[in-house]
Amino acid sequence: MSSRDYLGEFEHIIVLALLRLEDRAYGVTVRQEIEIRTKREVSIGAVYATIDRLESKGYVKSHLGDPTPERGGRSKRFFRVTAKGVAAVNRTQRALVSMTQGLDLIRSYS
Amino acid sequence: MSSRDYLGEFEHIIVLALLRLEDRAYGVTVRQEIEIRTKREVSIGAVYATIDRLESKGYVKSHLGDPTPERGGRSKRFFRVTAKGVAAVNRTQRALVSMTQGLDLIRSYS
DNA sequence: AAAGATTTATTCTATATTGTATAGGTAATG
DNA sequence: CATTACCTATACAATATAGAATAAATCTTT
Repeated sequence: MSSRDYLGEFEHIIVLALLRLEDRAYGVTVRQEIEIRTKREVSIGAVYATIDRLESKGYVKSHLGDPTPERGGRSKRFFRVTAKGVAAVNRTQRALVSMTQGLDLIRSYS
Repeated sequence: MSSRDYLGEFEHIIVLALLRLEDRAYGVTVRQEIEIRTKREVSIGAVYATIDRLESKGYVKSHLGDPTPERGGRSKRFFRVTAKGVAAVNRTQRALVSMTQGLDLIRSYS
């Protein structure tokens, strides 16, 4: 396993967003989820570029949905995290947790 | 606050290592601490390059120690995290925590 | 005590990967 | 055909990473 098997900072955030959103994850909702939960501004291009990279690593799969009957309701590209992707988040989080153990930073991080 | 106020993945790990090591933090121990706790192989060049970047952002300060009376005991460059650096880790961790809330990944991450 | 070998440590340099924004394109409906 | 929601392309900046080169000590040997 190479060092590069750890998720980058933004990749990490994106994967977590996908996991939370489950079957509702597509470009717009991913961006929203991140902005709402972290207050961080995210450009839509950054979201897609990052997801594309995750997909090319096999951490994410995508499929095209059906168009929806609303103005501009073109079909969405839905994303889901693969088992390999879940393994990568776990690996990344495990490393952080092990480095954090015993430090008193913010409470919610055990 | 710009997006870039979040620590990168490896920057994050490095800062945590510095915090753990307190006044014993210098190149070699930082590398060791990370390798031991995360089982991740780290090149020494990566450590210094990253710390330099953190220093230029004001997240870390360094000072030169005295030589020690052992073979090859040239003086070490010791590092410590600044208040600004602590704020940055907290910001970074807070974002991750908020994205992780409610997901069941690894247990130790609350 | 000086030269060279050895050890611990840091710096330099080069490259790959990740992060980020913007502009432009596509497929729906009104 | 105007508008809306969504996606793609592209370019550039920042971060990650390795490896070789350099530096500053001590040790060994003569």
